[in-house]
Amino acid sequence: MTRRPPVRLKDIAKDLNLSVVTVSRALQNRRDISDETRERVLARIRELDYQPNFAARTLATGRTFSIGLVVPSFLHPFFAEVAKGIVETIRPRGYGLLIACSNEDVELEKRETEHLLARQVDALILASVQQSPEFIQEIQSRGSICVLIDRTIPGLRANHVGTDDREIGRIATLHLFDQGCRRIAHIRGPEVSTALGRMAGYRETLSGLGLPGLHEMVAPVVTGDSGAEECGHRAMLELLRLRLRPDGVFAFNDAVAVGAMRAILEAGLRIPNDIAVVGCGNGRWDHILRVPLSSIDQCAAKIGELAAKMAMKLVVEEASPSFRDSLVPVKLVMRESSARLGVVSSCA
Amino acid sequence: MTRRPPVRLKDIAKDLNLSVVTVSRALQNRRDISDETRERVLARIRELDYQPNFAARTLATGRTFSIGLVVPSFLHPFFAEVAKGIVETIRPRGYGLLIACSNEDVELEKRETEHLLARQVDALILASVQQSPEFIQEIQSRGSICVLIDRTIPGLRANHVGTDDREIGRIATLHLFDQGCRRIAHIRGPEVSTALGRMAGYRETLSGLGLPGLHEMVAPVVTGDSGAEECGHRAMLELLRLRLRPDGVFAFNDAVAVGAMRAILEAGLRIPNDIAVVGCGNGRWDHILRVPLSSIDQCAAKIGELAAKMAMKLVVEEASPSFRDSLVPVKLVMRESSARLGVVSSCA
DNA sequence: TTGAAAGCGGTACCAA
DNA sequence: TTGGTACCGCTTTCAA
Repeated sequence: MTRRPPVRLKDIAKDLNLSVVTVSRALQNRRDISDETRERVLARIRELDYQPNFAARTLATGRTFSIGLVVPSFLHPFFAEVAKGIVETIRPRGYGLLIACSNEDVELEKRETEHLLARQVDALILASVQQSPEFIQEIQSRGSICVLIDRTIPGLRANHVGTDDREIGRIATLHLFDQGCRRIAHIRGPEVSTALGRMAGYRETLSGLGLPGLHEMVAPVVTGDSGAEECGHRAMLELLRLRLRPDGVFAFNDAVAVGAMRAILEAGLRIPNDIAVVGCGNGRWDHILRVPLSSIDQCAAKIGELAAKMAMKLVVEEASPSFRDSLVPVKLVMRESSARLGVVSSCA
Repeated sequence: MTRRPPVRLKDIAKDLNLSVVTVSRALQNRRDISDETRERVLARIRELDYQPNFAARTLATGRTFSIGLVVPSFLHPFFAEVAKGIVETIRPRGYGLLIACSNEDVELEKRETEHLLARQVDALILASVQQSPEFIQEIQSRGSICVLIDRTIPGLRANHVGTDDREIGRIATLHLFDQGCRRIAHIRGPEVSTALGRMAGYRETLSGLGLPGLHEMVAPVVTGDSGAEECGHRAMLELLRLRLRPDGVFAFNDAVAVGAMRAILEAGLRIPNDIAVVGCGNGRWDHILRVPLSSIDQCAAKIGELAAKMAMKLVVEEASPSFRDSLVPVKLVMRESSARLGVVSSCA
């Protein structure tokens, strides 16, 4: 337990009869130093396994080489995958990731974000649940770098990386149509950009196909980690009560789809023959569900990767003239829950 | 975008005609300062929404008020839940969480751990995949505080928080027995403490019941995020080839159990009537699988909570005389996959 | 009860 | 190409 004190620049300098400044230069690979000196320094640094002191560096430069991430939930696989994408992108470049959870709570999100900012993260990646733009605008106006992922916020101009939600709605709806469904329902999510986008894509496609605009079921806003499935179940029960029940359902996300499938099976109906189901998210368990669930893959890791790259670029670029937005393409993963024609094209 | 510089102690001091020292004292709630002064300072601090500079504080005190977590995978729900437990425990006390991922790779784990240490985290929480004790010992000998979770490492004395794996094996096996199974098989996991413990509990219980020691299937060491299910599938196929096939299977974890169930169903057998199945982990999807899976809940969030508390206590206590070990109790969540008697006692 | 001064371990500016 | 020096913002020690 001899807590031997860590090596400092000063030690190396003394060691090599150089000044601290010179050693620092060698470390930063700057060119205003002779090759010979640089080599000597680097060699010694490797020998001693020197680790720079992040706190000191931060104090001097204002940079922490860390990025902060705030998500509504850790348990949701989407955000876990996003985190993975971020970490794998930033770690090779020496950045670290500080994480925080808002539990879908607007005020908690603010507090957690402020905390990360107090820790001087170089950039923030937020899967924000704010309803109004003020908070993020406040952060932006302070000059903090911030990239929104997943949802956008009405009335807010901001850097953003997300999925093309309209496209999700389109793909899902069109797929159900292709599988022979003609009464396609949608179980929508809460009043947030992603859910609204998916619904827009659904409506757009329906009217494009000249299909009847089916009564849309509104699943109450989902908070926390559970509840979504229950909402899906309730919504589906309502759909089943329609005079002419749907023969296809596009659900806001997988959890909702799972609840809907349960309702369908409980009603003694068959999936996909009586009612086909498509979800969104392509969770890791979708393929071993009671009925393997067709789903739109949001490529969450890719979102994390792009958000991280955008964040790091913004850090380096100092002032950015305008906001950036980047949409990650999605893909349908077809499984049994929508295979009415007996053909499963893809089986991830 | 006027990046107005953050408020510093100095500003508050000047403001109030005090010295920086006094302001600092007020902030730390020390008693060598008059109540009046303290109040004045605190009031101003609230007004200006002062945020202490973590880097400066770290440089001065050596503490970062952050904890580092290294896990083999973010996508595994177990670790996501552990992370949640940690964050919820440390955040109210002002700590932050830095996360890193080893991808089940021994060398990567070392690098990531060193990186967190270079960032001077006050403590490490490691779900380590090290096979030998050297690396962790090295860290300990440097005086770094570290708490292992989940697996232990043979030959290593260390602080640890985990589940009672023997108990898991016992509960699962006994449960299958209670459900009328008499030829109970086990699909074991890789050569790590958790898997070995579960197998030990299984064997112990079998012999206690005077049941035949059934051939144990060895699922190859699982690496990465996928593969476990495939292993479970293969192992089950072998079990099905036995002259007398099992009527109950306890699988190392849920993913393995899912693969096993697939093999059983593909063979045209019924679950649980022909073969009952119990997994471990109680994943969030277990209840909506093709056959809802009985599983031993490891209470991952609790593990995170206890590990975090242990870590923070060790930080405060400075030198700790001995290592601590804490086992979180587990519980069986019974579902259809093992309900041979038609009674489902619990239905989470 | 208060404050001056000396760090903590780097980086940046300017002079040599 | 090098090094001296002055910070960065906070805490700690010691003296007033």
